Order: sequence, then structure tokens, then C-alpha cells
Amino acid sequence: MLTTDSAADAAIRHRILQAIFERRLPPGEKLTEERLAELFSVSRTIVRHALVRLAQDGIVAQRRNHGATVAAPTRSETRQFLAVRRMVEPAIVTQLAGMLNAQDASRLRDHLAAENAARKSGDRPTLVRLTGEFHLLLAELTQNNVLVRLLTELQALTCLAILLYARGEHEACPPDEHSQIVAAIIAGEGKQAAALMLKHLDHVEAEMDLSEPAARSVDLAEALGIRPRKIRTAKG
Amino acid sequence: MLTTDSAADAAIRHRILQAIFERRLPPGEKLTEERLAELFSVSRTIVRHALVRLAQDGIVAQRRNHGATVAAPTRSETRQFLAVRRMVEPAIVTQLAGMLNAQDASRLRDHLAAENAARKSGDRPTLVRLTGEFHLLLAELTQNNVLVRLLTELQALTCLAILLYARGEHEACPPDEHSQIVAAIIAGEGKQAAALMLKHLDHVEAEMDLSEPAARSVDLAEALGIRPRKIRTAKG
DNA sequence: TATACTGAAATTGGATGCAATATACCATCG
DNA sequence: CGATGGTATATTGCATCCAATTTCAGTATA
Repeated sequence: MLTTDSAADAAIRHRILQAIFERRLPPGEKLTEERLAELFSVSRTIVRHALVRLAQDGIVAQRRNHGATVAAPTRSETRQFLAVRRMVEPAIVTQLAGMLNAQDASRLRDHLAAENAARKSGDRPTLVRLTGEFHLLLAELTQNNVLVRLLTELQALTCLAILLYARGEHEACPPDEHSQIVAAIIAGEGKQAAALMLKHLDHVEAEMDLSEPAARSVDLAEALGIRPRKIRTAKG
Repeated sequence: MLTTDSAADAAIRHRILQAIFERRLPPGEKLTEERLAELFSVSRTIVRHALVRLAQDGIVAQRRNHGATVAAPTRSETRQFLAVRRMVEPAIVTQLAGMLNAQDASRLRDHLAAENAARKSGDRPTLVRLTGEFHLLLAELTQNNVLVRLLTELQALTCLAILLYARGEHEACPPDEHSQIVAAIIAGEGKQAAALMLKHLDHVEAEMDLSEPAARSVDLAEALGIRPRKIRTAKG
């Protein structure tokens, strides 16, 4: 709205986001500039801009002289994302419960229908994408661009975190929680909707193992009483 | 944290943000790439990246082929920013009320002292900057990077909005509200802190005139029944 | 006098090229 | 056989360059 993008730039970012939502771009995946440039038939300049912007909101990580990779959020960061979501999303559904018109309600119902269809047909990638986009849809309905951008970012990052830290096989989002939330919103019961959303986010977090791993390889060496043997030899 | 910036890029963005906080860069100001490049003694490439990133989070507006200007949020957008702040900032102080250590408390007290000093000495630009940075400090104390980024953006945009829509001469933030909030946080009274923050944000909004202007020049032409006379003459 | 044209200057968008750095591979040595 | 060092390749970061577009000044015209 405020900015006029190069069309190609926006397209690249959208495709990368979609790929993340559908779990075809795993966290940590290298995003080589030239390779992307080929794939999208644009110059590296455009790709660079797209990557800078994705990096700006944390979707890709850029390390100097190492280029860009799909972000691999740490456990600590994941807890941060979810903390923010717990602040914002209950407030979103509270707001929606008081202002939803018929058309908005339809969009929500349609979305739930699409989720169920994907679940029944066993189309896993679509289901995962849709369950994620549910949260985006709620943000969109507030007509608040800041919220849309924020949730887009947080949803993508949560999606990546789930890939990294999910306990065993888990169903993207528990089946009927979305529909319960929608019901509360449409019924105008803001408090109830907020409570359900909070519980929902708790479930999302509970399905991940976010406890800090006790030891790292560094600690291992220490624990064994062995000093790392990589002694820096005289260099000059 | 996740990204390793070009030092110059980060410096440019920081300087621009500071200038906005201190109200030396008014909304709508043109940011010419080459001019910035000279000022910072870097190439346009670096400036471009900095501007893209600032545009990404709404601080500057980029219109295709028109370059970048400091953002001039509309009234509607301003209401959106404040809506998000009302969702997030009470939650922030609630969280802080339960986890603040002695060092954090000192930082808050020091900040209040600095604000008061600036107020007494009549150093207006510093006062304005500090009252804005108070909200950033709260975000920092949560040690949640997403919140820091979000608040940085929203604070800058609120600052710009105040310049555009303030009713008469107003004191950046009402004098003692910050100290009341800090007192509640340190006392561990989360509910109270949240309520005070909410009231504080209401005051910020109340000091602006955010009602939509009834008519625009566009409507004027229409209202008078005059078609814009710039009829495109045959071109080829 | 005010408005519409015209050409020049300024500015941006994007591509390309080069230097710096990291990665990968391979030979050498213990 | 594994580790180490060195070279070649690949990739990134950045500056510069060119085309496209806009803006501005000046001129002509009604």
C-alpha cells in the first residue's frame, strides 16, 4: 500500500513464503542468489532485494559473506514468536467479535470448509498451508496492515519452528479448534474467542519441544575434561 | 541478531530513525539517494538497501520512480498503529511486572531521571526522543526481539503522526504517566501497569485529531461538477 | 496573465562487472 | 588411514554504468 514494489520482487517473496508454508523449503535451506535469479528469470539485483526484505522480517537469515538461508529459529526465538502471538491474536479475535459483518463471516466459514476438505482428502501440504493461513485471515479481517504483516511473519516463523521442534508426527493444528474460535467470533463472544485462541496457541506450543537442550558439543568436551585440541598455531 | 548487516547500512537507518525521533525529519521529506550517499560517504547501492529496509517497515514510503520520502501516515493508518500498540504494550508491562530484576529497574529509573532532566532544562528535542524511547526500553526489557522491532517501527510512525495531526502545542507525553507506569511495574502490579499504559495510549491518541477530513480536493472537483480538464491529447 | 507545450536536467530502476571472501576439492604428510 | 594445507571454484558484496521516467525551467500561445 505504502510502497510500490517491483512486481518480480513481490512475486519472489510470495513464492518463497508459500514454499515455506507448504513445508517444501525446510529451515536452513541455502538460497543461492544466482540460482534463484535463473529460476525466476530475473537478475541477481531483484533477487537480492527480495532476500533483503525477507531477511528484514526474519524469514531468511543473512550472514555476511555467507548469503541467505531459510531461517532456522532457535528454541528461544520460537518462544518469543509465540509470546507475541499470545499478546496479539486473542486481541484480534476480541476485536473481530465486535465488528464482523456477514461477508467476513462467510470468508471464515469458507476457509473452515476448505480446511476440512483438505483434511478429508488427505492433502497434507494444502492442509498445513490452510491452517496457517487461518491466522492470517483473521488478521486481514481487522483491516489492519500492521497486523497482517506481523502475523504473516510470525506464522511463517512458527511454521519453520514446528518443522524443527515438533514432537513426533503432529497434526498441523488440532482439528476443531479453529472452528470453535470462529463460532465464538460470529456469536460475538469476544472473551470466549480470546480464551479459545489462547488455548489454541498453548496447544501449538505444547506440540513442540522448546526446552533448551542441556548440552552442546562444546559442553561435551568440557564434560569429558578434554580441552578442544584445535590450538591455533602461530600465524604470522 | 539473525542478520549481519553492512555496518554502513545499519548506521544510515539508525541515523534516519534518530532524526525522525528528534523531529528533524518531517513526514513527507524527500530522501534523495545520491544526496544521502554523499552525506554518508557511501555508494547509492548502500543507501538503496537502507531505504528498502526502512520502507519494509513503513518508516519511509517508496513510490515507483518517485523515490523515497519519510512516511506520512494517514489518519486511518495512525489509528491502526495505535490499535496494535494497545494490544501489545499493556501486555508488555504486564509481563515485565512479573519478571523485572534490580538492574532492569535501575534502567527504568535512570530513564525517568533523564526525561525529567530534559524536561527541566527545556531541551525539547531530547525530551521528545526520550519519551519515545521509553516505550522502546520497555520492549527491550522483555528481551523479545520481535517486540523491539515492532515497537521501534510503531514508535517512529506514531512520532510522525503526531507531527501531522497534533492538536495545537502538546507536550510529547503527559509528564508523570511514564513514572506511574514504572512504579506499577516495579511494584509488581501487572494489572495496574497495563491499565495505566492503556490510559497513556488513549491520551496519546486523544492529543491528535484523527477524524477523517470530510472532503478532499478530488471531491471538490466532483462536487462542483467540473471534470478535470487535463484531457490527454493524442500521443502517437 | 494564465495555461499548455518542449526540451534539459535530475533521479530512479535495474544490469553488469570486479574484488573479496567462503567453500569444496585434492594432494600431501604424519 | 585420517588430518592438514593449498589451490580452484563458487558465491557474495559492492560500485559503477545505462536506460527509463519524472521534474523543472523556459517558451510559446490563447
